[in-house]
Amino acid sequence: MSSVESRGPRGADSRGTDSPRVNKRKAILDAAFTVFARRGYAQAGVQEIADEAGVAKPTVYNHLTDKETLFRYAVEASADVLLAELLAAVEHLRDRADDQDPRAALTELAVRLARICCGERASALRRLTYAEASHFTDLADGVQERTARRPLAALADRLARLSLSGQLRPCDPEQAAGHFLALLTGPLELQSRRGTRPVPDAGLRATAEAAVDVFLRAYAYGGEP
Amino acid sequence: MSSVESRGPRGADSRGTDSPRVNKRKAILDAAFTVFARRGYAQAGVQEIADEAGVAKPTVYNHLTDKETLFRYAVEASADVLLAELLAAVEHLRDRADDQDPRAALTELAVRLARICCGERASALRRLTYAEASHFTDLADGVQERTARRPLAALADRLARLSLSGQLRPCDPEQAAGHFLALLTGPLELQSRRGTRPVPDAGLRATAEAAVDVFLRAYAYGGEP
Amino acid sequence: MSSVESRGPRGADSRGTDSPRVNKRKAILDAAFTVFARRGYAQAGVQEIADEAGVAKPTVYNHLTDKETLFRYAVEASADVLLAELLAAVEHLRDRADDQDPRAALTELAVRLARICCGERASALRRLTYAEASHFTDLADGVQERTARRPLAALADRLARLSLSGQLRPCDPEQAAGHFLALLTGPLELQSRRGTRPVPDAGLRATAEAAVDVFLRAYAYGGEP
Amino acid sequence: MSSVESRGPRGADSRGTDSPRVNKRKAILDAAFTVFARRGYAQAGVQEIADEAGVAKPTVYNHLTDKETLFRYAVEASADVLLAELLAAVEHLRDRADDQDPRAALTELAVRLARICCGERASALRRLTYAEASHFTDLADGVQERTARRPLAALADRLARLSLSGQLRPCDPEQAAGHFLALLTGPLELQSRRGTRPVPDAGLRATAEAAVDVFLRAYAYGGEP
DNA sequence: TATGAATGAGACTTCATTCAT
DNA sequence: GATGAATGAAGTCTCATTCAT
Repeated sequence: MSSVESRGPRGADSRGTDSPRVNKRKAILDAAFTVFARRGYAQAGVQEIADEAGVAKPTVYNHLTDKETLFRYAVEASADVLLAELLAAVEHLRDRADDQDPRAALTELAVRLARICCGERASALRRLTYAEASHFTDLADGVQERTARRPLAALADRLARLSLSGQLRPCDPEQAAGHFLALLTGPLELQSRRGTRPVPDAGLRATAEAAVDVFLRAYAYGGEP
Repeated sequence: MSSVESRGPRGADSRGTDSPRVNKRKAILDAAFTVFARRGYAQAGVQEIADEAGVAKPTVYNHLTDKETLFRYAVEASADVLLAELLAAVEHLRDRADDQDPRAALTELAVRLARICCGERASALRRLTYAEASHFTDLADGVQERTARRPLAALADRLARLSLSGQLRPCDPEQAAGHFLALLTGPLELQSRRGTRPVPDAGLRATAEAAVDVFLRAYAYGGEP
Repeated sequence: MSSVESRGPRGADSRGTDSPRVNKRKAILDAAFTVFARRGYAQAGVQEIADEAGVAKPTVYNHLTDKETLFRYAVEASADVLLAELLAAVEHLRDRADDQDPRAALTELAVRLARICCGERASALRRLTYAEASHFTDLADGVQERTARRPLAALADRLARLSLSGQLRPCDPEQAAGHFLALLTGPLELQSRRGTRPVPDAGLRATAEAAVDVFLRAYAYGGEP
Repeated sequence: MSSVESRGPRGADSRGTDSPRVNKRKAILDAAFTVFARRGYAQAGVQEIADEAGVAKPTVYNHLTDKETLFRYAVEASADVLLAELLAAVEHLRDRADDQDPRAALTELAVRLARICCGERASALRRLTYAEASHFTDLADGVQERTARRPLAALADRLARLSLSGQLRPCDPEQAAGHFLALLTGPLELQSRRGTRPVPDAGLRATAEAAVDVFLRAYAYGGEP
């Protein structure tokens, strides 16, 4: 879970961008996300976070003023990572823009997305932001922006190209993207019981294929077989 | 806000069995759901619940042992109500089983469902169960059962009939129902910002129509226009 | 130090004015004053106060919202007691209004006042209000009102009578009272090292007599011997 | 507010040769006094003192071991300054030793003293030492020595001269000095509300004149008009 | 039965103080 | 010598829960 390579205090780091200060901050944010994910916002104790990060409690407060601040930054950092993963997955579509039949490419995309959405991070993020949606409205909005709206927009771009190139029928690309993602993630939430259970790779693939199948029936030209 | 049909104090209900004891219990559960929905599980105080219910704190403990128990019963009661509403909406389909074209009926269903899903109760329930999914696994499962799986199964029944009667192509009705619901609720979550913002009736209807349109393109016979 | 007769919980009290609730509150306020006097405002811990009062920490918070509130009420209660003592001492002068020579009466008064001013309560109150004069301005003002201004006014009344009856020369009675008290308490502060050391009864009496002597030399008619 | 000539620990530097080391120490002590005066001992933070002095926190610890040590030195330095001011005021009397009537000289002295006693430094010092009288007994004693006993002794010297030269009646000069100061400062404490409010110059002068008047009535030969 | 009052445990936060640079 | 960063200890306050009426 904890992802940051916290080299010792004065760490001579490989790529040179991290100061030890920044490293410790990242370690704390990572630990915080882990603990918040485990317990929820209110039940998580700052002590537990400090322990998880391997620092003393006041150190946490030195780097991040508040429990609230801690939460915000931890969640946002995680959302950023997720956003990057999602965008990367969508970008793969670009490389396969000239396949004659988009089914294979879309299926690959769907599987990638499914894996991300069922992952630890995405599940935790979903739980946390649903939970605190009313108290941290802006935060929840920001996360939805990064984990849903922007990936959706990126996908819409790709679909618009497919539409232009005649591989999909003319349509509102935003809406199409929304439907694509809904067809994929909706059933996944059911299978994973809201991220509570792991989804076996087979089920994941089956869901992805079914989603793509319906999507293409609705959005491909003649209404495919 | 107050939801569970709290008939007046000594309420003359259909079958007439309510003792004042039972009434007070309902009042407490209602208050509990309201407060939990407002604050989340951990942030909700038993005192606040007692105040909302108009009783003293120990009275709450007299009726429901624990804060945890209180939560479970409150959530389950609310899930039961939601289940009833959802099933009722699905049942309406039955009455229109012999329309030649299912579009109108499905659209009506979609709109009904959308209204329910965007309502206070459904949003609150979603927030609460996502939040506590890891701590109250069984509870979360039970809620998903009632707010998703069973309505889905009921819808699958209807779709199966439509398929048999030739209004839909042959398909796995469970899967079709899953897709139908996903196409509807996925975009709604985006619009309502996870239930944080109200969705205007127009947007709600547009979303429903788009969902039905895609659904029919994919599941109707020839691939409709 | 602790003065409240905390009869058991349901205590059937002699004079009937105290509810058990009120009793516990008094016990807490007494304990608070004791501890604040011992440690000062900031160094005093609520835990220590609770222990001194023989209750649990939250009970303290149940009765008195804050540490600050606790402080205010404790100090004010103590100031009230002190005010009563001081006024009582001044009232004694009334009974001796027709002595021909006021020296004896004034000396008795001076001794009484000196005893009070050197007592535990007065010293503690002086320390506490000096210390927090800048943070609790209003409180400090209220205390000065009760421990200085009002006793001074009462004394001024008495002196005005003496002046009218020809035992003192015509003068501004407020100013005379101020001088009387200053002549008494100024030297006492020096002797008691700001209330840090006990003042033996002899020194106390000597100081009182010297104060009265100077006072009469300045305020009696012919300038006494 | 600014500085105290506390030459460094061992510093017997004859005149003005402050090393930078000594300068920084002075800056810190000054800042400390300012902050302690503002907040009180316990509420004052070492960080705030460091900020006020324009140095980093560890630097404070480098120069002055402890918060306690810091307090002691800061307070003592300030008391030294005050002592010097008070003694200087008293010394002025010497120059007017041969006035026939001491009233003018004493009044001038009283006004000078009143100004000092109502000043920032004196008020702060009074608050701080009253507050911590029980915890820093020795410190409080030292301060009283410098701000009360020694000025009083110096004044007693002067009064003894006046007595010898027949301008005052025979008396115990220490006691007379005590009464003089009490008549002056007692009423001032009332007017300034324990140093909380500024005293206008007129009130200050009136108080001084009243004090001298009473003093002379009591201590001058025939009992003046 | 319903309640006012009491409590034990634990949460967040701050501060004086010390390393390592 | 001066500083940024880290820490152990402690403090205020809140909360779920239980007596005694």
